[in-house]
Amino acid sequence: MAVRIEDVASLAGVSMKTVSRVLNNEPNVRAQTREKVQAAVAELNYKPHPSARSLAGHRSYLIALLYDNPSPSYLMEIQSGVLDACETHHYGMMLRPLNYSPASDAEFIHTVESLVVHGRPDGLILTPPITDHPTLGKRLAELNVPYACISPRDWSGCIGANLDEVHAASEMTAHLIALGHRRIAHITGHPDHGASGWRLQGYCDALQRAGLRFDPNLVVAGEFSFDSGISAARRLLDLKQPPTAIFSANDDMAAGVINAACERGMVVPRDLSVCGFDDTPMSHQIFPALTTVRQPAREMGCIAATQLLRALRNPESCEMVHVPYTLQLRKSTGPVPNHQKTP
Amino acid sequence: MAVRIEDVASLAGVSMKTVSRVLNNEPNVRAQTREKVQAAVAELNYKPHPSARSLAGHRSYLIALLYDNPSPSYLMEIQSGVLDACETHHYGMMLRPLNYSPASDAEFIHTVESLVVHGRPDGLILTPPITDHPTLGKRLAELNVPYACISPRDWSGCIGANLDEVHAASEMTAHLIALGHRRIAHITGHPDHGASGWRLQGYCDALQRAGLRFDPNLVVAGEFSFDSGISAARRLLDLKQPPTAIFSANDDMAAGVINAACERGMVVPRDLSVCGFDDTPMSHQIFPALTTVRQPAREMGCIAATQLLRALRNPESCEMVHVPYTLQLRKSTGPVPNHQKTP
DNA sequence: GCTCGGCATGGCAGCGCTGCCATGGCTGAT
DNA sequence: ATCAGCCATGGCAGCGCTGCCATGCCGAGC
Repeated sequence: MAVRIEDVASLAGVSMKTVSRVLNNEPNVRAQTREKVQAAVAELNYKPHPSARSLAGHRSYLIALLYDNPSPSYLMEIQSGVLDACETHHYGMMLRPLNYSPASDAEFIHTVESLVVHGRPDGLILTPPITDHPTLGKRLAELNVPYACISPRDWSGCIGANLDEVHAASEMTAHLIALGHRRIAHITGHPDHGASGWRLQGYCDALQRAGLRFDPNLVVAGEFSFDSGISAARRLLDLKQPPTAIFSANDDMAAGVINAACERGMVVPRDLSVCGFDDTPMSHQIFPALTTVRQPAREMGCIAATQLLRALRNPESCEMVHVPYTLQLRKSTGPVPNHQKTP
Repeated sequence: MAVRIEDVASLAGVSMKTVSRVLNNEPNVRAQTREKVQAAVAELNYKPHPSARSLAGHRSYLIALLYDNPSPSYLMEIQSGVLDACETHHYGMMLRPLNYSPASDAEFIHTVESLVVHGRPDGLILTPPITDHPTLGKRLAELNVPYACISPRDWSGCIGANLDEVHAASEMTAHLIALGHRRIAHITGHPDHGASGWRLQGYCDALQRAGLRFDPNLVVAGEFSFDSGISAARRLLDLKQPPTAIFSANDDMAAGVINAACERGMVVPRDLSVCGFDDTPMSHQIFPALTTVRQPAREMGCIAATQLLRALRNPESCEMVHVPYTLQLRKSTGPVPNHQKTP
């Protein structure tokens, strides 16, 4: 049952050490020898014993995914992507749910430190909002623990994957403007998330580009949750001059907006256009199907993990990779109501 | 940085071996010695090196979670529960996404076998629909690989966690009957899932108990997806005598039903009552909020993992644990429409 | 008193692999 | 011709633990 490196070595007619070199892509092996070894590995269907490798090699061949569950579907996508990358690089993934709070700073840092000491991952993948912790990055650099970030607020000197959320949000807002909307509201996300700022920024950019006045009454604070979307929408719809379109910083809040509109007997998009951000599975299961921005989360997970894994060998060659977003135009946005049209 | 068992031993004034015994809860250590060792462990904040343990102990201290993503939110819950149990037992969890298909039997079994050989998990946790594979259980027993199941179709001789879905479905149907509905439809789930059969069974039971005739036209096959819910609903609403309530075997399909109803200008629950099963996060984000059955998935994951971990030490003491469900009565079900009432 | 069995503890090899160093052959500069 | 320096490969200790066996002690039974 258990094939060992010794068996491969004797089949290939070389030493264990040479097999080890081939397996770890180390240099200084003749091409011909390399092939012989690879053939033997394939023939015996050999896979190195992870624990033995780890014990002798002083690393765990494990990377840890740190998260504070913002949304199960998003996380599942990221996780699948990371898993894909781990698979191809013969690494394992460990999952670390954390309670993120930039407030109880010391405690949070301590939790991460003990995770690093005891779980011994070779590197970390940080997901939002953990990416935006004020001091974690610095501390990890001090501890010499490599890490990659997904959608960090500030990506200078940081590897991983991100997406031009400012442009995406601005394009989404432009879509509403193109439909004739002039009173466009925005519900912001949780202030701890970098995404909240970018999406607001994109909204402002698009207004400015179209020559529309920014109206502070039309920007309401949410916190990414469904309930916060409902209450924000109620406030907006109660305005003397309510908006004709609401761009919500994520899908959950957009669902809240649609809910609040339905409560009042409004029909979306006839009476109100609504759009979100993230393209969660829920977004096309609600009625009407939600116009939103899709980010390729799985791909981002895979890219971040790949960058991290590469950084473990050669820290120089790594970078922050920008991935493209896609506008998903569905049924929740439409032309501005007739009676509301301004010349 | 790295505390080793040797350090603990010398601090406690005993041999490495004795420390090892204490750490692994082995018998034949004096209570006093045990305490001394535990104190030393605590003082040094010692955690054994997983790879070294694994290499010397001939086991991996890892359990594998096998799944074929039915729904990200369900899976995320299960996963969190398993992680909880692993945490308390000092085990690790590895994730194994699989492509389930009872058709390509040999290939599936082979995939699982190579996973067992190469990943070396000490045990497996099977989630639906993998739990219902016709031959996997037998094969695992032959290979002597312990496993626990979550909601298996057939739980004889199997450990893990499940829920009385037949009763839950019957109670849900009874709720509709109590609201005055007489023409109640059911959309079934994917035939590969045990859940589909149970939920249909519960539906039938409730009808019978209420003395209502079972009408085969009111049972339509779905496959748990949103789209299959839409098309099933369309077929039902096209009937000469359409149902006044639709019980869908899961939430995604129920969302499809609501969508199809909205398309036709129907108002839920005024014109049609709809209910689902699973209590996904989406279920209270759609309008109207969905009446559904909540299963404590996280708890089930935790219980299944705990049973498995216990089975690793003592296979005798383990069982299939039944967990309670809860009806979530929300806004999508209501009294039967007036003009439809039958005396 | 002596033996015997069981309990508490210790000693040590070795799990399967990699890091480090040694070795020997070959190339190219002198 | 000589030798420094590099490349391809091998040898072996040892990573941190646990399994197995040895040891010594104590109390019960004869």
